[in-house]
Amino acid sequence: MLNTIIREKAIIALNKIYGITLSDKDFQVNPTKPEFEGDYTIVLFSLIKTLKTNPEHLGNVLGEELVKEFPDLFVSYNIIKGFLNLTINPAYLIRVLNAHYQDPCLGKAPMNGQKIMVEYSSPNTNKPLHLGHLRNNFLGRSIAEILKANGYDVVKTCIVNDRGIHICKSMIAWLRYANGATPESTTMKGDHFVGAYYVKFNDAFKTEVEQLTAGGMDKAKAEKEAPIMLEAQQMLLDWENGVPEIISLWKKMNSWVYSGFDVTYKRIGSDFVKTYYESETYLLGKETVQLGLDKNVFYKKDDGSVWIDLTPDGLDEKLVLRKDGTSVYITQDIGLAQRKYDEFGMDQSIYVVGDEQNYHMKVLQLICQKLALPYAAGIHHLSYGMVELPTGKMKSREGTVVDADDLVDEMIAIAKEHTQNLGKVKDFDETELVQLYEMIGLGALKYFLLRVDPKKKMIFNPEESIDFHGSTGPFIQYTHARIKSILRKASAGQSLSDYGILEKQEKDLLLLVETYDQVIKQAADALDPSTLANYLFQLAQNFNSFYAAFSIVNAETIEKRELRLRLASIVATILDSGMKMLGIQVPEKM
RNA sequence: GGUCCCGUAGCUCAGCUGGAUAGAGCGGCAGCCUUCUAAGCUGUAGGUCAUUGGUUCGAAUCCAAUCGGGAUCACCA
Repeated sequence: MLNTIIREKAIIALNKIYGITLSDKDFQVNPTKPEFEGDYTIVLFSLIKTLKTNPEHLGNVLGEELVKEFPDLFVSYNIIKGFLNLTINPAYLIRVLNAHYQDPCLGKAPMNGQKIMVEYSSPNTNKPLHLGHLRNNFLGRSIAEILKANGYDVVKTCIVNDRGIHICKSMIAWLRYANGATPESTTMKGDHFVGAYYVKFNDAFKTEVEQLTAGGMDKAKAEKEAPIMLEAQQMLLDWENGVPEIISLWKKMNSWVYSGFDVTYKRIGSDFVKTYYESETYLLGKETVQLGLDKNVFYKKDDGSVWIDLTPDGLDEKLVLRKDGTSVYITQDIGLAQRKYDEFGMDQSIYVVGDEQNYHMKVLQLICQKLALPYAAGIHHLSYGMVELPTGKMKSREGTVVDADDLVDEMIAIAKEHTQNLGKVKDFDETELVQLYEMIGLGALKYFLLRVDPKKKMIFNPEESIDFHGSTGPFIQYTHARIKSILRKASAGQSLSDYGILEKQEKDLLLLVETYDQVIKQAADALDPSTLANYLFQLAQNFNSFYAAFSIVNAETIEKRELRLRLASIVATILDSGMKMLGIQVPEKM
């Protein structure tokens, strides 16, 4: 916010001095480097050409004017080379502190009347969730919360891939090998149960292919003609034709998976306003295809298939309807986009989808644009990179997939062990302890996955696991608990008239606190929770340095004590609200 | 082959809408608990920002080429 204010004031000052109206793009305002005196720096180089002067002179004139005209903002300035360093008036920072130290809505923008949909998670019903899904879920949930804080009316949705050959594979394997076993009879979580049969299918398939190739068939042919694969393909046809036994088996196995997902979702904190199922949407989109033909955006080939030519946009020709009139992936997505718009009428729509689908998402956006659909411009792809293991990619066939439930369990177990070793929670009862372990374990996991720029692929090392020190969720949680501990002993609320001279650590903290709303806005604009995650770490780190350097409760004077209590209070508020936007709870004690 | 993304300390990552001597965390080394929670703090070592060229007052940041890694270009989803 100060950054914006400084730009505004500089524009006013320059207009007054030179009679030229500049925009905030004509010059830069940055935080001053620590080795120089000052808090914010105006970079003068870009201005000297238009203003026909030299940096030294410009700096003096501008600095003089700013300090003279806005004494409540600036107390002094200095010029080093082409940099005008401004020192912010502590009174300004104190005013911000006083206005917000008890403000639970700090940093949040008022409702802006815009509705925005965030679609994320998109699980398949043939296997349990894994580490990659966790990144997706945490990103989706977090960006939804960040958008809420920016004043959007957010609708969280999920599209479940509940049909297709992969589900049939689990079904075939269950029919062949289960002897009527169920999740109940085996006391397995439903999604894991079904996932186990998916694995069984692949094992059986592999064996059959080996037998066929041993008999002299070439591999490609064997993979097509393996009996179990033929069965699965037949089952998909039966499913599409609505054969009652198949539909009923499909419903039964999916219900097992959903009850498993429910447990996981509840644990990691997912709440969708609306869940779409592909079995209900896979036939959609044909009307839109007709619209595309009418508008000559699409064209029909002799065999009856429908295409769009995206070569002018640097892409390829893309099929949108098969020659037999059935939908493909993109057709469904076009149809689903229309349905979502019909149902919710949102202004924007964010798809949290892995970067392996960048091309697909680009095609979807282009098609919607060319059809001039009203929601076309509002489609955004929050693209994220894969989570890889030090050994490379996760592969279900090689058993190197990190299971979501296992990982969460493990994180909580580590949190428990760690907490018990520290022995600080003797006054907690059993329920509180369980809550605390979950909070810390999940906090570590969520923070770990959210602190990295979404678009980059990231490496997860299960051996070294996730640390509880340094740039981690527990570090921030701990800082919060520390502050709360102080505030239980002494709370802010006395009068604060003369705060004395601000110590460096105090001022640095205030300057950082002051940028919170800007951070939230940036995170939303860039669809990037990592911006917020890194800010919260920096804030916690700064607070800890301040905490180590000064006493709060036993401050030198009553005024200092009050100031520091308010400072601690506002930092706690930000840590709490910021972490919540990352989907992470923050404890009162730990 | 076309398109897109990535390459910064031993490891994991910030910084990238161009600004001053490139920052954190982990790990290493050396310190700090009779005072508000040591899941913390302080100090220290560690870099040819993949390479080369260009743009300019100034490049980790922008442009081009090259080298490395990845994704994608299905009448699969």
